[in-house]
Amino acid sequence: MTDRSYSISQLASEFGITTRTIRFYEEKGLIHPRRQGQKRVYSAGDRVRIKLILRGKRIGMSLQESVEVIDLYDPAHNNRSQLHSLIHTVQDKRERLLRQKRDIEDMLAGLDEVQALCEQGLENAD
Amino acid sequence: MTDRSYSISQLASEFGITTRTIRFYEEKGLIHPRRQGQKRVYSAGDRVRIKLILRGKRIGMSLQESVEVIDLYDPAHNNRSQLHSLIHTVQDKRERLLRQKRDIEDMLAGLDEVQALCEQGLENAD
DNA sequence: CACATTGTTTACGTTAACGTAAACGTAGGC
DNA sequence: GCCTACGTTTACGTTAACGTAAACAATGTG
Repeated sequence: MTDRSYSISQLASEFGITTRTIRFYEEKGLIHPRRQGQKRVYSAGDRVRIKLILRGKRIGMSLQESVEVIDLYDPAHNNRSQLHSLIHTVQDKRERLLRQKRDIEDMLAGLDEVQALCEQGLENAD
Repeated sequence: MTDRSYSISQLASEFGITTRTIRFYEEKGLIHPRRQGQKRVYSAGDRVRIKLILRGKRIGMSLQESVEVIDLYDPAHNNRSQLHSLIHTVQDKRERLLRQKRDIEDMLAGLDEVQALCEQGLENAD
């Protein structure tokens, strides 16, 4: 079920990006699809990585920063020697995300006001 | 109280950006400080604009998009002829912000898991 | 007065994240 | 056998958002 595989154009159309973008991500070392002949074949894991990269992008992360976050899940990084620095990294990310969340909530509150003024304006126009 | 004025370097250091950045924003028409002689003098309003631009940047907005949002508050845009399109714009912004908020919450949940694993790892090491 | 600080304009340089295009391979269908 | 769809590599182009540097003005301080 989770061992499905995808072509490059399948993923491109699913995520609304171009094949160029996907190859670019590979060129940057963000994903490592296997090959059948010379064609790229993407696993379910590759697909999730792309999905997470795009999620990172939506909230203003650079590609590098996105993979940094994604790789936090990678057990390879979880050797004891680096557990403390890992926790520190997680804390940093968390703080930044929380500020972003506050920023978004502030902006949403602002939009609420604008909308209220708009609707008030429409009532008066009636 | 709100009629204070600021020099370019004051604002730069307050916001942790360079004077070059502030001049660049002016060059792009994002702010319009007045002049005393040839020196730029920033009002409290200018200062808020910069603050809001930076808030937009933090959540991944382009400079243009930030001012677009900021200018929603501008009464000049609130003429009846455009009230409907204004409401539509507000709705678009809101939806995107809500998705960003979900993205952030998802990512925070992920970080929670990672942190839990870390702490578990540390306990076992003790 | 020298000089350090803070400001100015003008202009070329840089990085990230792709876009665009050329030139070609391969597999399936008529 | 040719076309079409889908894939490949290589490489130059583009845009946003500044950085960096040069060359100069204004202003206060020892």
